[in-house]
Amino acid sequence: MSDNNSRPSDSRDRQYVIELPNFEPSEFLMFEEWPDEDAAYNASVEPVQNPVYQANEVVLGDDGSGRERRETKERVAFKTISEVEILDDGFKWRKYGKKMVKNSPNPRNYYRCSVDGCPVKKRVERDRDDPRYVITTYEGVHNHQSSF
DNA sequence: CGCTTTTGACCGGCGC
DNA sequence: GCGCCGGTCAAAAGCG
Repeated sequence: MSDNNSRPSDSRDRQYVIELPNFEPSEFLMFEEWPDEDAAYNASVEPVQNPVYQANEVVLGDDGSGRERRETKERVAFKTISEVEILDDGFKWRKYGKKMVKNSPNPRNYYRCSVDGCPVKKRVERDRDDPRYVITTYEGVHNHQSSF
C-alpha cells in the first residue's frame, strides 16, 4: 500500500515506515535506519495500544538517482504493551528457534512465515528494561496476501 | 497424518 | 586460533 501523503518531503536517506492499515495515517510510525541492534531498540517507536495490526515495510529512498544503493536487511521493529507475546498480526507463523540473549532475562523467539516460499521472519521478545513491552521485529516483505 | 513446538546442536562472524 | 554470541537446523515430541 503506497501512500504519498505520509512520505516526508526530504528523504535523503532511506527511511522505514510501518504501515498500520487499521489505523489512521497519523498513527503511522517512522524512524530512520539504525546502525545496530541496540540502537534499534532504543529508537523503537511509540507504543501501539491496539495489539491487532498488520505490519508491512516500505523502503523510501532517492529513486532514479545513480546513488549507491546499499543492500540492507529490511527490518521493522516496534514495541507494544501486552501481557501476551502471541500477537495476531494476520499471518501464520512457525517458531524455529529460541535463544537467551545476553543482558536480558527474557528469551528471544524466532518465527518464520508458514507460507511456503515466503521469506519473512520475525522475532519476539520482551523489553529488557520494561517487561511490560513486547518487542516485535519483522524482517522481509511478504510474498503473498495475509489471511485477513 | 500433517502440521506445529521444543530444544540442544551446529555454524559463522567477530573480538581478543 | 579460540571462545563468545546470535541465528538457524533438525530430530523428536506434541497436538488436533
